[in-house]
Amino acid sequence: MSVFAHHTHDYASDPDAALEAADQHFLKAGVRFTPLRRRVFEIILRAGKPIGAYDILERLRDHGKIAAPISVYRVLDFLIEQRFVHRLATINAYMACVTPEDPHAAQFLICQCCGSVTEISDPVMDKAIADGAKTANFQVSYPLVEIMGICADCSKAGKQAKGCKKS
Amino acid sequence: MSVFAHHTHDYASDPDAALEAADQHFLKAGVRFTPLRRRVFEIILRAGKPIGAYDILERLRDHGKIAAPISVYRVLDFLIEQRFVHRLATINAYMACVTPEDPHAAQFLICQCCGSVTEISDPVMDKAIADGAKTANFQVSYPLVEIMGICADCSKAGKQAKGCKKS
DNA sequence: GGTGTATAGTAACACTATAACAAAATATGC
DNA sequence: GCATATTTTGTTATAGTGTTACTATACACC
Ligand SMILES: [Zn+2]
Ligand SMILES: [Zn+2]
Ligand SMILES: [Zn+2]
Ligand SMILES: [Zn+2]
Repeated sequence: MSVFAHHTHDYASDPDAALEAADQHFLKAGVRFTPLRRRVFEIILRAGKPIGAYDILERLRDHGKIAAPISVYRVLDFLIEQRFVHRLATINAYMACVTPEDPHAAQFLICQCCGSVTEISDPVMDKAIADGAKTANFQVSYPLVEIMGICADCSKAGKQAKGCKKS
Repeated sequence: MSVFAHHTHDYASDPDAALEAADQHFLKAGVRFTPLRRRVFEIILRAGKPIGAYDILERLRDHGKIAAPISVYRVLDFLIEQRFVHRLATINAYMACVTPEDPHAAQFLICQCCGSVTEISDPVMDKAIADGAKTANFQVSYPLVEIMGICADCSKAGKQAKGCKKS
């Protein structure tokens, strides 16, 4: 058995369900899930992979909305704070959390070949970080783990030998 | 006893020694440690904390050198490849490695209060990441661990309550 | 309805990083 | 030494990422 948490509801793979779940969540929580916030979250969900802030901006504009970068960043801040979106510092991109309702530290496996990113939640890593920080008397607020490499698919296909075009 | 590797030669705290060690290393390795590369490395060492690419640029110019951003980034690429410098993706900054001669995966404790960064090398974290990746059939090329939080000094001083000005 | 707060719009700007090509410095083979 | 290939650096322009400051609007609360 894997050490990874497995999720029965992988919202990221079903944008409509994820959106509805978000609607319910914010309604219950008494937090305003405004049209702009909902639209940005939908764009991130439908992207299917990490998406950059300016790509989000572009897609907002495709839908007739006139928007500036700041609008996107403000919404991103909101969604990250609400734990519905993760930021990937390594590639300056944003992706939907697979289990937003469940507070968690996450780790990301970022494929340098196909650009896919897998979110995992490994308690062993969590504990290693917590212990390491404690030894240094360091008070953790956010542990960022982004593991660059080649995903199983690309490794199997031998794509990385052919030049690894990001798609 | 700590799980962390302890370094008898903490080069980062003695820029002159670190520079001389680098001279020796590159001479032995037959790699060109040009004046520009040496100067940039010295700037990073003397900064004492992580420094941005454009701050490096500015300090180069202070010393009469006319330089463009690309020059700095090229040297940074070189120094990172040679493992003498680490890049901190979270804060877009660069810092000298404390043990460049010893190939290692590193983790960074980044204080959001004072901006200090501590490089640690925790084999438990290394193993956790290696195991986690293996479970996912993910071939790791570079594991990035940047832990944001409050350092021991700031925590003790209670600075984080007062607003955490980065110095 | 009036008032305060949260959200979004508008415009300008700051910061981070790279591309393309030319020049100079260095290494290599003769 | 000298010609040649390679590496490093310079020059100029541009792409990509993120923020500041201020205004306007929408919403919550009384
Ligand atoms: Zn998540
Ligand atoms: Zn892949
Ligand atoms: Zn190091
Ligand atoms: Zn601190």
